[in-house]
Amino acid sequence: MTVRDDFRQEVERRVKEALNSLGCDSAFEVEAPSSGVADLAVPCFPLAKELRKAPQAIADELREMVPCEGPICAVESVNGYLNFFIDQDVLLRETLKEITERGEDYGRLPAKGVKVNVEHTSINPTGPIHVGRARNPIIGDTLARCLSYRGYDVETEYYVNDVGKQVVLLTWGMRNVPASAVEAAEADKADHRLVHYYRVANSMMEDDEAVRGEITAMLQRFEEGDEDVISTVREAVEVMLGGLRQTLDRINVTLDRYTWESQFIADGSAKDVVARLKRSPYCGEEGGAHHLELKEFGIHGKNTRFTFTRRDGTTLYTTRDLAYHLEKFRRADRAVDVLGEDQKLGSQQLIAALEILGCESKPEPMFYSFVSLPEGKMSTRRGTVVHLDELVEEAVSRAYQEVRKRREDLSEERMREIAEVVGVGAVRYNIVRVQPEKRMVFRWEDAMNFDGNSAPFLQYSHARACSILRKAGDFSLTVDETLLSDEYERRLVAALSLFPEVLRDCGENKRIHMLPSYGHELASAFNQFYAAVPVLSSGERRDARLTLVECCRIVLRNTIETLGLVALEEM
RNA sequence: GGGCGCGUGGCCUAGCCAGGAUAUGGCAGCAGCCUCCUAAGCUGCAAAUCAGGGGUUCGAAUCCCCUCGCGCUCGCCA
Repeated sequence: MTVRDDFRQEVERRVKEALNSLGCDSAFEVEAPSSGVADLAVPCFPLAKELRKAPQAIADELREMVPCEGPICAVESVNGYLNFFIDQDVLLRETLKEITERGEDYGRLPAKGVKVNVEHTSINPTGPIHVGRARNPIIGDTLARCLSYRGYDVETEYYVNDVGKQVVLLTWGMRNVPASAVEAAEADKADHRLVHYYRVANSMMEDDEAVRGEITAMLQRFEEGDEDVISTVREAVEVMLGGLRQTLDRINVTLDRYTWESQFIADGSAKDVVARLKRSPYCGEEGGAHHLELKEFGIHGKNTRFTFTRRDGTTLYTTRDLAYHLEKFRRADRAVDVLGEDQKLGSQQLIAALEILGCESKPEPMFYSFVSLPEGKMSTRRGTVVHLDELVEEAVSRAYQEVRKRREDLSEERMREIAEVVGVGAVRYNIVRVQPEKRMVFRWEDAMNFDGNSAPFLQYSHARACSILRKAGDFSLTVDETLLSDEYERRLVAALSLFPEVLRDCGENKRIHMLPSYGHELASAFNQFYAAVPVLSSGERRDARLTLVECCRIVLRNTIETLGLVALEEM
């Protein structure tokens, strides 16, 4: 229980008591005014009718009845609002004590014993990751970090699509496309190299009937469970995936588990799902193909059918996805799926079908809109794609120029290290800072932003704090509110105390875009403090101020790391 | 056509779920600040019919309805 939670409870309790003694037991709101006129406020307008008094009169009356005790240090009545102020001394003492004692665990909750699986990325392994889909790993990884902080036992997972025409085509291409037909096949990264085979195979299939025949035959053998074909496809996908993993590693995203779609064909569980669904009263059949009629499950549109077998009885992607989710729920209490907005209907159908199967858990989908270019959608065919590798490379080289400009004193190696972390950070930050469901248009100048609301801003503030502490040498941790009376210091403490509740919002409500926002607010408060208040030359206040700087360093680092970025000690 | 989502200063964005007091920040622009702890910073100025209309309410960016614009979707693809 933080001081802020305590404060809110106290306000609720006191107002309730006061209203009861006036013979009123209606509910009331406690809000945090955005304008900063108070720490918490109770609007008295809704009470006017029942108490038959003007809101201002009610606020005046309540003000006299509510004592200033504990964390409440002042109560005011303004414009029909009852305004409450938190005791700054208590806030400062408790917050700094908590941070210095808990360090990197400040804001972290004890283990809840709840397993949460976060499935993200799961990009079709037919080519490199492009920025249109780059939100997926970044959102998923950030959410996983937030959930861990909240005490969940988190496992991240990539569901690898190694079934179907696309991957068969890739595999065929790798074996049959002559090297001479492939431009730049010597690209060193597997995904960039292999995508050429995939593209050439695609056009060969379109133009050549014989090729089309070969692919169809291969696909058929795959469906029949031909082990040779299945393992060949899987090998091809493994190679491609190696390239994707390099990209993910570079942006600090690692997945705990890779689950292969073919598994659900091999172990018979997809067939099992088919058998169970066929017994459902919602099941229908047309020409041998089976479907569920989902009109009653809130599915709208022309076609409310969810087909789960083909005419020939083979399973579909969605059937395998059902088997996959049933399996996931055997090993996790909750399953979060980070999905592109094109999966909305599919996800709704999946949830309905799981209900029909009697599954008691529901996956929690989290959708993001695709990133597009100013001239429209990214398209591999039109060649209008920006790859994530390209974006990161560009950001890192921009960052390198910036470090070089400012820090001639650093070694070449150190400059490279800093540039890497700053460039990658800028890319991740610019993607998480906006609400996932909001559409993003990719512009190099925005993606390369190193000023203001950006990762380097947070990293820079952290480096500044580290620099002060480095120069200070030894000091004794001093939490003393009488030595930190400046308004900049108070604002900074207020920002520090917000961290736990911001994480709560990010984790429990999956509103991860609030974390960059908070980071910026905190770093900004620190930079203002830095500009206005001397630390190293502040006489008797020195230890207290160094303690405050130390607390900032800790919370900035916690924020930066929860965002999946690296907190630099110099830059 | 149906469903879902989005529309906030020139540009990007928070607030919308749980309606409240002068709408949050950033970029770009303009004017300042390095004899002091990193100027990737700080200070100030300027800039918004919260897409449009109607409704509910003491009160609407926020809730409801309609309209417009944009995105996604409506496969025996994955």
